[in-house]
Amino acid sequence: MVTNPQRHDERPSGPEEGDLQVALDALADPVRRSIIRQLAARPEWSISCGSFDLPVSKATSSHHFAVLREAGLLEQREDGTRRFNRLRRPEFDARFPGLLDVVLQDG
Amino acid sequence: MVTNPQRHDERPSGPEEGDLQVALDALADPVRRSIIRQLAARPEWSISCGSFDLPVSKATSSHHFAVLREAGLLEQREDGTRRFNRLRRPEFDARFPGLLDVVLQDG
DNA sequence: GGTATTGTTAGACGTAGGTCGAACATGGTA
DNA sequence: TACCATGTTCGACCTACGTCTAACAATACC
Repeated sequence: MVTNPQRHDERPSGPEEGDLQVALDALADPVRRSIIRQLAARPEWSISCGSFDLPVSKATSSHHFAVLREAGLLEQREDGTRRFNRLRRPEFDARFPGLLDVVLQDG
Repeated sequence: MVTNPQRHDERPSGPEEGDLQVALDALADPVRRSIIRQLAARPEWSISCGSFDLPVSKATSSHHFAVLREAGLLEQREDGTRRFNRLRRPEFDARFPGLLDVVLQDG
């Protein structure tokens, strides 16, 4: 793994600002790929973080959501105590054509 | 990173036997991506391991070549004390379409 | 106010893996 | 034979990061 020299904003930064290292690191984890696949299988903004089927604690989940956010793969919207999610598919595809497809087709 | 449940042969196994986890782990390292890019920029079987421009020791290089081999990205052929290399591009593209292109276009 | 739900943060822990030097193996060459 | 070039393997070290529990924050609901 690699120390990433790029800054990681809290705000969802566009994938156009993310680099390949960050993207690959994000996609190299099976839990995060599971999140992405569950996200792609449902309408946008339809799933809150807690309603994903994941084999880890909610603290670990929160960590993975943050990594996906910072890689430009995920956008979150707050609604009360919940955060609803959207896969930033077109933005990510524009930056790394074909990369997300590989992950989604493999699932 | 993830403990890979798949067996890793010494002989170059076809990418069709490799899984996505192994492929992404292999591509997530910058030294290995550098190897892949240098390989793609020259004719097949034209570069021996020692003639790559890499910022690591030869022991570390040997490790990275093994990882690429086991991920189905690299094929090696012995000639005397040297090992000449070939990027298994068509095989890997057939297994994971678009994945290698992302890495090569980014460089 | 009090409680429940949802998610983040802090701190600690364990492990996978990237790194190195040194030793070793093998084949070419003087 | 001796020597050199090329790669691998071994053992050790170190760091990044995935993981957890516990505590905290914020909102919803009674």
